[in-house]
Amino acid sequence: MVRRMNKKKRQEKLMELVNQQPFLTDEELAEQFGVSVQTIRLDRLELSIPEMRERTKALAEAAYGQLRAMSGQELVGQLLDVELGKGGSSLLKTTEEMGFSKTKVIRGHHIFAQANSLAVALVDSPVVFTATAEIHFLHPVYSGESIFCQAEVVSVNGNRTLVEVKSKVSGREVFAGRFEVVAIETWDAARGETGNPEG
Amino acid sequence: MVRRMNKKKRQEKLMELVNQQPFLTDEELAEQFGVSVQTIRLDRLELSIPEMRERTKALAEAAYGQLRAMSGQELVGQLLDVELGKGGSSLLKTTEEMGFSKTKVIRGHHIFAQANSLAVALVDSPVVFTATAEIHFLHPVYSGESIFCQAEVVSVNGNRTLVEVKSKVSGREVFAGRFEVVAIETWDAARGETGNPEG
DNA sequence: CGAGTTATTAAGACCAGGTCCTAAGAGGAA
DNA sequence: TTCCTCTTAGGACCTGGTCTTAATAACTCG
Repeated sequence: MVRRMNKKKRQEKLMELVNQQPFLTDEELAEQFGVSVQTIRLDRLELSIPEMRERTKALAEAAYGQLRAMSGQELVGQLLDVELGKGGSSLLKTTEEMGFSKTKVIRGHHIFAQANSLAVALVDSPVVFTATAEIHFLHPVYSGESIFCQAEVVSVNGNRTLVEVKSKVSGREVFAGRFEVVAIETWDAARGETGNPEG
Repeated sequence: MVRRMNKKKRQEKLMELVNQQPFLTDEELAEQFGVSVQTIRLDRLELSIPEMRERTKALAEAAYGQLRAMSGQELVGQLLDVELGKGGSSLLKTTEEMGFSKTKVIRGHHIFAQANSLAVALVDSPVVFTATAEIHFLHPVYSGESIFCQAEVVSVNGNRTLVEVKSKVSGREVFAGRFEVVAIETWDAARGETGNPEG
């Protein structure tokens, strides 16, 4: 940033940079563009870019809210027997609305959602999401039937947990899957590493 | 919080509350527990809970980094023809490593990943993720075959984009899916609504 | 060229939400 | 009662701003 940019160009670049690196302070931005902190602040005002801490908060809230909402709405089926980090099961009683009106076959989405919901529930963290999934729909399920879903934690690698899931209807396997669940690290986890002040 | 809690109990509750609501200030926490701000700060120090702004930043960075990493690693296949908000296609040349060693059948995970990758690529936002997916594996794919994947944006509802995806090998449909892609809102989007200072 | 306008810079008061330090008061146990 | 722990209060200082005033530099136009 040796040469001076005109205002319009600088503001375009500023918007790009802040989108890519939302955690930069005004001082850091000023250094990047070779202008004063005050100029950056005027630019931000004109472009309606919030301050660093507001940006951070907006991102955190959006991410936290979305992921929580996602986790919340992914709670499909009744959890029966959950042992964090090991395994568990859940039961989903299917209804007419879950199926195609003509064939009564349950939409795969619901079967997937139950399995995913259970997989996610096995990970002990407030904020988690499914990164990848390997899925096999083996037999159709008809509305009115109950899906019994079992999951087992296969491996844990850092903040990634691999969970194998099998869904059955009357003992017959209708779905099998493998979910990789990612936990977003929080300070709770960090506490575990720095030792427990009491106990 | 009318009655006073002993220190141990209060610290347990504090940890829980901060995990559930990471954006509360020390003052707000002090009000919740009926103690002084200073006491909350001492508690936080003992429990190694960072201050509100640090917590926010940690969440934002973790979420931002994880989601970006996830989006990055979900780029499977070569994007051929992407029109943001409308549709596009991609090509995945399968290899031996993607399949089961005995049958040469490609693992569903890779097919899913290509489709998901393309769906996500159609949404114009730096931070996106797939909230839900409805998936149908129709025919096996064998290693060495090339998967041609096409996607089309069906509808947009706020920050949620519904994308339909079809994958083919030599003209035969091998996979079909419906992905709901969620975009995490940023201030860039907010600028679009507040008007452009310079046209 | 000069006048007017825009852009940039600087300085200061004040804010929010802390960290760090010192010290006094309250409460409980031996 | 003494001793210890916990709680509270106050102050200095920090970071990263917002808001205001004002001076200077650069640019545009007649």
